Amino acid sequence: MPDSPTLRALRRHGDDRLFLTGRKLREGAELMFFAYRAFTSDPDRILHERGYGRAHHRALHFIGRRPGISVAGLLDILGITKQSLARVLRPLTEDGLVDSIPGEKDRRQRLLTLTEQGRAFEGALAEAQRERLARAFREAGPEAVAGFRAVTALMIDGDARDDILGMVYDAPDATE
Amino acid sequence: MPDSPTLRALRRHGDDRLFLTGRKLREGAELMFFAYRAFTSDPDRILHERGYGRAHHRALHFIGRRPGISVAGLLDILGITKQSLARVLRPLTEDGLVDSIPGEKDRRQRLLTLTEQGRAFEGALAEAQRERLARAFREAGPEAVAGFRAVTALMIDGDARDDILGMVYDAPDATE
DNA sequence: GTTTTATGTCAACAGTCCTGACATAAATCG
DNA sequence: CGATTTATGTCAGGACTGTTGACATAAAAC
Repeated sequence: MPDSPTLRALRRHGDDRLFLTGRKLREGAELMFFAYRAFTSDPDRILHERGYGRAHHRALHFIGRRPGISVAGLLDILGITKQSLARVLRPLTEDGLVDSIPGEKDRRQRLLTLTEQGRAFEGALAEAQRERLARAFREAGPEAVAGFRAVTALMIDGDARDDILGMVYDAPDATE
Repeated sequence: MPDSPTLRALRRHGDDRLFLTGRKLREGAELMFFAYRAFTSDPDRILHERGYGRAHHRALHFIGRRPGISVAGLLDILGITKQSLARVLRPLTEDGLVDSIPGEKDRRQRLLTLTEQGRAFEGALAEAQRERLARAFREAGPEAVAGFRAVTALMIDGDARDDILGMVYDAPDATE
């Protein structure tokens, strides 16, 4: 009997046909919950010491990643209201971590950047988070990391996916 | 020149040696952020309609998963204070979604279960979340799912990992 | 019989998000 | 130029989730 594509696929994947069972999906959901909680725990500690919360981290992260981003641009990424962002941005600005300058073309815009101090703090937060991620990536290996990236990317809504992935992958990275 | 294991690995993995660069780690962190936001968005909508929040979902989920769990056991899993849990559990009990009976051995304990109505509601929430997860799993394929599971599991603290993974993988599953 | 344990509850506060309403300055349109 | 739209700010109020601290009760354990 010839080797059918189905047979070959089965041999290759083992019992992988079961990867869509209710059980696996429930396990996947629980892994998301526990992994995300662990993922945020390290920076959360540092933030709390300085009187900030997770929202401040997100703002610092995306401003650091896209220096000169407008308030509207940041709102778009974060998916929150301007009132919520304002409450986060005000202390960060007052504490000298974030700087805003009027746009050249459009002087209504406030283009946001991190100050030297802001870069240092954001770096410390990123470092804490990266250690955990690096450990997980290293121990899981490159193929697992590729799988992780594929699955997480596909979890994002189809509509927004291209925009988000474009931002995740295409922006400049000063560290390299 | 013979095909060295390294060469074969490189051909297979492409530039996978770079999977631990700062850039990849930052991308991984952003994927976690966006994926988790998407991951919670579907049940969040349903919960909001009924006047509940994400915390109610988590309680319903883990009670449904471990029927007869004690309050202390649930607190352990959720990692919150009893006051926080009480605020979530009270409306769920009043609304007839959660039932609690005194433990047989230890009558101080309140062993929590879902009522018929609670199971129905939890099922609806799970269904909404599972659809997204199933789509991502299906489109990414079994190998990617294995990688996703490995990476997320390894993100959990070493101390708590065994306990958590034991719970994620070993508990009974009524749906199968 | 005293102490510990499992749980409940009241109070106060912090952080993050929301909606609604109104204000200002700059760009843009007609 | 005047009217409108856009980018942003801000005040007010409310909801959800988490915290700490303090105190209460009933049952188990020593």
